[in-house]
Amino acid sequence: MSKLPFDPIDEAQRQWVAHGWEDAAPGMAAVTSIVRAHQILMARVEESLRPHDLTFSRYELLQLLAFTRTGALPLSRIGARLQVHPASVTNAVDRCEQRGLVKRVPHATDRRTTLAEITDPGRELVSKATESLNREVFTALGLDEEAIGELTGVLKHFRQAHGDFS
Amino acid sequence: MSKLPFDPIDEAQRQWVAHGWEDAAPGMAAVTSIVRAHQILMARVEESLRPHDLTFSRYELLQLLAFTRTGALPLSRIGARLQVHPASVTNAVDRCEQRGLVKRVPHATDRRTTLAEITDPGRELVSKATESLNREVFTALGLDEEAIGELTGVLKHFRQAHGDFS
DNA sequence: CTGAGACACTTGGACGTCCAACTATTTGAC
DNA sequence: GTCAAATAGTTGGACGTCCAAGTGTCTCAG
Repeated sequence: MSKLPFDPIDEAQRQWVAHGWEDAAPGMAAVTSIVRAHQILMARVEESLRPHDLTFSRYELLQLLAFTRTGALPLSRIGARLQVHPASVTNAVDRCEQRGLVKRVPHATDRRTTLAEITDPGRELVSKATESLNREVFTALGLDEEAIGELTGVLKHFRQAHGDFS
Repeated sequence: MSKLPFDPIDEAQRQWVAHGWEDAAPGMAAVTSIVRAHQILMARVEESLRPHDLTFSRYELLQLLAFTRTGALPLSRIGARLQVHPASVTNAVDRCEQRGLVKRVPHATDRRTTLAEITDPGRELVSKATESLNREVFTALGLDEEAIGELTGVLKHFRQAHGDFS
């Protein structure tokens, strides 16, 4: 994790202004900041999940199912909820199913639909994984409560502006 | 782009609290918000770059080189600057080189090192691509100037806390 | 001046993501 | 009722990312 002697985003912003793009510079800086923060976070998350032999996308799948009343959801609804492509859902369910964390179940009335249902081993694993994430990532962001709230709030506006939810 | 009738992050936060993880709930919400914002942004960025037949990582490579005095950098410094694995740099340079946007040049004194140098077609392309991004993404975030500044500021603290720069 | 360790880059493999194309099923307009 | 259109899921291919392993080069301590 090589540390740079300066903030690359400040530097980029200077370049943007120097090229006459001052109107776009703040947006560029914000976008770049999100991309970089995402890189840092995902590295930490994957590191925290590695002992459980889980990736973040599989964790998200299991956690989503664990929070459901019946522990099962149609693949299409999983995709809608996690905002990923149907092919990605197929992939994640495949891999979790191979490890017995999830099983495919046919829909009662619609034969097009397949449900993914979390198993007991799946519940157990996701519970431990959540404990790791809570301890090593979510409560160790290096930001105070106020900054975290500000961040979540601004991003909520952003997500809403881009049709994430209504 | 299916829109959900509720904010999935609010929902997740409720679940976290209901499970007795209230201390981790704000961090979870912030992390999830960044992940979602990143998803949304990358989709828009890739869409904006598609007409130029560029991906974001190749764009980043070209833009970095274009901002250099000599238009060339050792691959290792590119990796340090963009914070990506050496193998990813090799990959991006390969693909840009195939399209004549960049060329590999041996280092003058250190024979271990290879420089990537942007070509004139590379400069031309990255210039047009930047124009697209400025117009379609960076100046169209759906946030006011103040919110953008807040976002960038909080994320700067976050990045610094995680050793992104000093 | 020699050899161990650091450094720079590449390769092959695993994974997640998307898209385009395809099959199967259901819905709805006529 | 029928048939076109919409919906659900899968498959194969492209891309970017990382890791582990391997080659070549340089540095520096002894």
